[in-house]
This record gives sequence, C-alpha cells and structure tokens, in this order.
Amino acid sequence: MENNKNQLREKLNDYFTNIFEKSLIDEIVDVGKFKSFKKGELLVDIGDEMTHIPLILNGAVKIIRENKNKDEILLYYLERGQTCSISFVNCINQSKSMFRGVVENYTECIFIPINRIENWLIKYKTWREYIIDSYHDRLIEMVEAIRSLAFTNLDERIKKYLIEQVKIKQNKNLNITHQEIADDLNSSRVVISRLLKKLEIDKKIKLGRNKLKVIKL
DNA sequence: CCATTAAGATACT
DNA sequence: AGTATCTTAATGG
Repeated sequence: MENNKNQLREKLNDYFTNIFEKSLIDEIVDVGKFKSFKKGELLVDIGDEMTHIPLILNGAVKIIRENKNKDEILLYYLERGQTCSISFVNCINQSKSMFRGVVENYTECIFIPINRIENWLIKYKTWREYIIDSYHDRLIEMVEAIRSLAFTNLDERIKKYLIEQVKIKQNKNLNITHQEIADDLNSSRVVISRLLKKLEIDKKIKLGRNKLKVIKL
C-alpha cells in the first residue's frame, strides 16, 4: 500500500508538481485512486453518475457528445495534466455526464472523490486556478470545434484532424481506418477516402491498410 | 485456401 | 459532399 502511494507520488511529480503546492499533492496522493485504461475503453459514458473526477497523468481521451441519431460530435481531447472540468460541475450538482470519454491511447489517471474537490477550491489557490484554467481551455477548444464545423470545408478539417492525431499519438504513423476518420468528422468513408487520396497525390501523406503516415501537412 | 473487411472505383443524387 | 454498389486487396485463421 505504501508502495502504491509512492508510485502515485512519482507519477504526479512528473507533471503536476509545477502546478500544485506540496500540501495539495500530499492530499491527492492520500485520497486519489490510480487507474489505467487501455485504448478503446470508456473513461466515462453518457449518463454516468459522477462521483470522482479524473486527473490525466498521461495518454489521451477523446471527448464526444452523441445525439439522438447516434451521430457523434468530437468536442476535444484530454491529455496529460488536464482534467474534464465539465465533469467537475457534474460532480458538484450531482448530475449525470453529458459526454462520453473514449480512451485513445493507454491512459493513466487519478480519480479524486467529489467530497474533496469543493473543499480544495477554498483551501488551495493552485487548485482553484487549475480548475478555472481547465474550464477556460475546454471552452476555447469547443469554440474552435464549432468554428471548424461551421466555417471550414472537409479537406481542411481532415488536415486539422490528422495534425491533432499526430500530436496525440506522438507518432506520424497513425493506425486508423478511413471509416474511423469518417465517424469522427461525421462524414462517410468514401468521401474521406477521396480526400485522403488527394493528400497522398500531393505527397502530404502516405496511405496503407489500417494505417497512414503523415509526411507534411 | 477461404472469410472478413478495408479501401478503391464508378455512377448517380 | 454523400449514398449505393461493385471490385480489389490485405489479413488472419
């Protein structure tokens, strides 16, 4: 048990040590629950009761909203050092999650029980700032997602998507199918294939089965 | 081998 | 840009 706590502290120190004061780190280590997720697992699903909020230690989580027709809207990705601040509000007013969080890469996180987080808002300045910044970041990203949907055409959205994927996977070789891209951008496979083919002809990417390599976008 | 499935091609809306 | 349909090719048993 003591060993686990030390490991937790080590992982926290990787990133959060610059963000949180020492006493807060101590409390996180004390009450936080470490959990890891494999690619494709759900961190949170629509309708889940939120009892904890996750601090992402590493990996990437795709946050999407699904409407009645089963169409998915990709909102943003959570990465190292971030949290789902939306779930934060869900916790406080004990409502259910509006979003689904799908793990894109192997992800490690610490779950903080809700009974602590409100108290920490008062107790720790760094926690307060972290939550507010997190909210701000999510909002900016969502505005960008809306702008992209409303004002840019599909080939620009594909480029943007691929750049984002490279960043998240930390790899120019992406293991992804045309269908998956189509789902994320609410388009159809044929259309994505067409546009990807164009990018390949322009020597911007290299296509393969179940994979693609980004050369220069 | 064959079954499954990703992705290319073509034609039409 | 999207749908329907057919063809081709990769993959894994």
